[in-house]
Amino acid sequence: MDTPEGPPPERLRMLPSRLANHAAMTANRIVDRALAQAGVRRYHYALLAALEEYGPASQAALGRRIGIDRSDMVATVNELAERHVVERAPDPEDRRRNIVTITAEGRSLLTDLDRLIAAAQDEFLAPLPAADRRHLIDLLTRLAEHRD
Amino acid sequence: MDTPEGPPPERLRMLPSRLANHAAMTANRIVDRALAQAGVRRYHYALLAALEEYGPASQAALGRRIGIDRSDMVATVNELAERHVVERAPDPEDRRRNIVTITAEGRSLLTDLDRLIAAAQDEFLAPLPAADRRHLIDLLTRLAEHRD
DNA sequence: CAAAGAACGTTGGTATGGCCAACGTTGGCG
DNA sequence: CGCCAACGTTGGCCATACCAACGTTCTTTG
Repeated sequence: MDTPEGPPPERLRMLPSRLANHAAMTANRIVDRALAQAGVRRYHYALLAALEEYGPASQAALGRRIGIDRSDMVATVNELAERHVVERAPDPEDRRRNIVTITAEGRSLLTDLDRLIAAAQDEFLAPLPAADRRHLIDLLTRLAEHRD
Repeated sequence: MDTPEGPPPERLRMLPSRLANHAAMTANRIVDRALAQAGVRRYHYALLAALEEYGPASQAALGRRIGIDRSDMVATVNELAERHVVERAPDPEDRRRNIVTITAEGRSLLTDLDRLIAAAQDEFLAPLPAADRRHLIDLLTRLAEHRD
């Protein structure tokens, strides 16, 4: 994109929806760059985190848990399996399912990713002092919860 | 996407970057639905708002102003010109440029869009009491400003 | 003043993310 | 048994965001 030429219109600048988008885009840029240091994308982190927290599960169950489509889950598991951070095995009790399991190597990777993610969050919130960071998180959390 | 099956992993749920994304996605859904009532998308609103605020300008200048690529601007102006809410005319003083001007009909549409957008913002922030809305806007604004 | 470079609008293409449809396989249930 | 649902997989679609190239027109500079 070209370099900006003056500020965006006043009408747009102050819109809460625009502010939320700006924050999200900033956060995504920072988080994606952090995860890229470990060669993964957001889907990979989400999948590893879900496996660590809830244990082995089928692809479909994992997808519902973290909001990934079944079709996209195939590629995500493929990529993680190639790196030997997860294992995909048919479920003997239900041969429709693949049980996905995190490996020791996967847990090690997840530890690294946790650190990268934490640093990214700090970078994202860096412009705000600690008290305001907490307040922002609280407000966004309430916004999210009162929606569902 | 399938219906969720339990909450997302704890690691993810509380991440500021995730909260910002959730807020932005909610806001986009609400705003897009509101604008769709008038048959426009966000690009159209941004372009009309820029024209109203800064007056006629070339496509490239408008694009730099609101962050739209030159190539995407072509389609955006096409669509608005078909609805007769903007006019595209060659610049007599620089025949490389097209000068885009908002029409009376365009100003009328923009007034409607302003109302729709305002209602969408209210809906977006509805879960929060007024004081918290102001606080959230303030925090997000500071986050955006201290970045640039 | 001529030549080189930059800006413009336009076309066409690429990459990405999210989503949907269809299929064969397998399991649940009447 | 017969039907329907869930699963994994493939393949595709659509929207957004970019980028590259081109011919035209202006600007700069040698």
